[in-house]
Amino acid sequence: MKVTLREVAKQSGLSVTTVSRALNGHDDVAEETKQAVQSVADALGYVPNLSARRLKTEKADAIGLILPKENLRFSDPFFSDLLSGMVEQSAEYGLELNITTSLDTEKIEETYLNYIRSRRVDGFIIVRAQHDDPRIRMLQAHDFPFVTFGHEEGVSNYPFVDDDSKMGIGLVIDHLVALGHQRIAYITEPRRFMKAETRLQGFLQGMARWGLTAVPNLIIESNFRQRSGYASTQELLDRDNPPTAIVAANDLLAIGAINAARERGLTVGKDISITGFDDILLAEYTSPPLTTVHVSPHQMGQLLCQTLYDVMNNPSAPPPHKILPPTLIIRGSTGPI
Amino acid sequence: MKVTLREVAKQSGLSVTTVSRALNGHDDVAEETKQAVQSVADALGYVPNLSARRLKTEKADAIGLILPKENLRFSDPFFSDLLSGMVEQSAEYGLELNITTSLDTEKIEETYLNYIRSRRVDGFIIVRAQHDDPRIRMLQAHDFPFVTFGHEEGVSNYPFVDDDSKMGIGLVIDHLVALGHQRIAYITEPRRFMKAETRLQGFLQGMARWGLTAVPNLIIESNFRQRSGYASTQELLDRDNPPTAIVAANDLLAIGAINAARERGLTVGKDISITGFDDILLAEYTSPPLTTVHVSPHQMGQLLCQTLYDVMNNPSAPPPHKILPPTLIIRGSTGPI
DNA sequence: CTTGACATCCGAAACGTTTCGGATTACAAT
DNA sequence: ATTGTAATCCGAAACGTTTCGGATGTCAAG
Repeated sequence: MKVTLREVAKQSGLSVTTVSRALNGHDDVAEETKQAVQSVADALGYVPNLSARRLKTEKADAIGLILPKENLRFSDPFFSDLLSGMVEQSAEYGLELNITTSLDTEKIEETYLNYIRSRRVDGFIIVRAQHDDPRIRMLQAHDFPFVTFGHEEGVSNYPFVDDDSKMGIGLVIDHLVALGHQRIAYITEPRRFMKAETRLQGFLQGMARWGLTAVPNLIIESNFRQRSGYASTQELLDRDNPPTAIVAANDLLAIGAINAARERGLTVGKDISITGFDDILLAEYTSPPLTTVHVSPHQMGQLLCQTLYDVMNNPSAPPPHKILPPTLIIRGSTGPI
Repeated sequence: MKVTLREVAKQSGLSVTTVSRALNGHDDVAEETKQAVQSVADALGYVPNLSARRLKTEKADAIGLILPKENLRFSDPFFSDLLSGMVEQSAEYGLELNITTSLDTEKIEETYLNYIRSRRVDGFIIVRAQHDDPRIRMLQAHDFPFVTFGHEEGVSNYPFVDDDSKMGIGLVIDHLVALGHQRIAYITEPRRFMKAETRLQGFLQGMARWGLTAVPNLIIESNFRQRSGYASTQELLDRDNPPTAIVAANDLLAIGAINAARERGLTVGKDISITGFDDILLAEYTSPPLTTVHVSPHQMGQLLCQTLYDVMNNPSAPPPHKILPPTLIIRGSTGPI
């Protein structure tokens, strides 16, 4: 039932060596022999045993995605799209994508190390990269290929892919300022995450560009989820001098914000403006629909995979950096003051 | 740099055989030897080379998830959660989860066959199972372990996991009937998909239970996405005798339906009732919030993985079937007639 | 007729495991 | 003293591939 190289060799009256070289397209085998071998292989339904090949070539032709267990549980609408991009692109390259989670949250690096040592994969995609991320330090120390989603300003000694969040938030600020807003609040994701910090910096710089002061107590750090955006917004609206606009670092936070505002009897888009970031599917269907920044997670996923591929094939090249520009999507949640 | 079994053997003054058996916990090696070996292995950072092990044992300790390319592109909010369950559970079992897509839509079975022959995985999870699915036929013909998400009534010769959609839709009908609705329309997903057909049957049986007739031209087949629900609802509302309630086979369709109804000036939850299925994150945040059926995709994902694991470890047992009961979530999109 | 160059092929080793079938020792039972 | 048993250990083969270092044959050039 199982058909190996030896079987193909026997059937075609050639040696295993020649059959192997024929199927792999080496040039020291005659063209007609190649074809003969190929047709025997096809007829027998020969497919190389991956483990044997990997053992010999010391390449896994696979990339790993290790997800922290805590973000596993809740469904990140952005993530499924990001993943689809990775899946598509890795299939394109003939790379296996294997996804797992670290069972013990404490031992994430150990999981990575295990993957490296067992030679399961030959590269990693790192999501939710954090400031001074131990995973990055570890992989760099082992000279193991990887690419991160997200980056830190001024740090360029590893490969990354990111959306241009700073620009995105800048567009939001420009839009709000054009509508007459001045007291603008900002709800940030936990600042230890690279992407959160980048967006926050985008906010600060955007405000500065218009000569506006970013009031410290109108900047509030929260979680990733809508519940957290809800709570933060309540806090903001309780301030003595509440904001006329709230910029949220992602769409889920913005949705929580909208709910909090509506609960207070405010008409979003009129009494207060609220914006998001990511343009998840949901954004179009909230009420009012959310003004937000559109990025293409699918494309990001592809790009992550492509970049990792390049790194794996040319480890000594300077680390590539890819930053995609987003676009502003204006919907009903913002309006003139 | 690379540390193999031989290295551990040398360091501990034992044979490769013994070291292997010690680390794998066989009982023909002395307890103290085991510990000695283990500590040498730990000290050296030994991790078995997976390819070598796989080659020898003829097991991949991996499961495959091959996604049709066409559902890859759009972000299915349900899917990311389903996946998280699989990731978690497969990690728990020490199984590698590898995800790919068939590049050529025509050749899906070929992709499966390749995976089988290259011994990449030792089982598959099949999503979006269809009526008379060629993938199922193929895998059965090869006696290769798999489990499907979704099932067909009366077919029980393969393992599956499903939510009890029939019951779910039944709950919806009961709810609507209690509110006084009689002319109830149904928007189905493409009927070739098992899950779509099950839900449609749930609708028909639910109606019959109350002695109501399911009017044929109030049953309309659409796609999976909100745009399609939107169009279908327009059609339904154009009928001579339009429905007072619309049951959609999933939440995205329901969201499209809500939009179409609102566009006609109807107040959803008052002039017309609309329900969904799945209880995706979005459902809580539409306006009005969506009455829908809650299932737990994460749990489904886990269950799929568990079931496959059982099948792989006991291929000759009768195929297991797991059906999880859902619950009705009543929100604002439904109201008395 | 020799030589060299080229095209084409192949034997054997190696990658790192697991496992079959013993080998060795210690010791109790005969 | 012999045998049997149990507890430990180990040598060597095998899994299926790739590749190094040739081997063989052909043929044109000298």
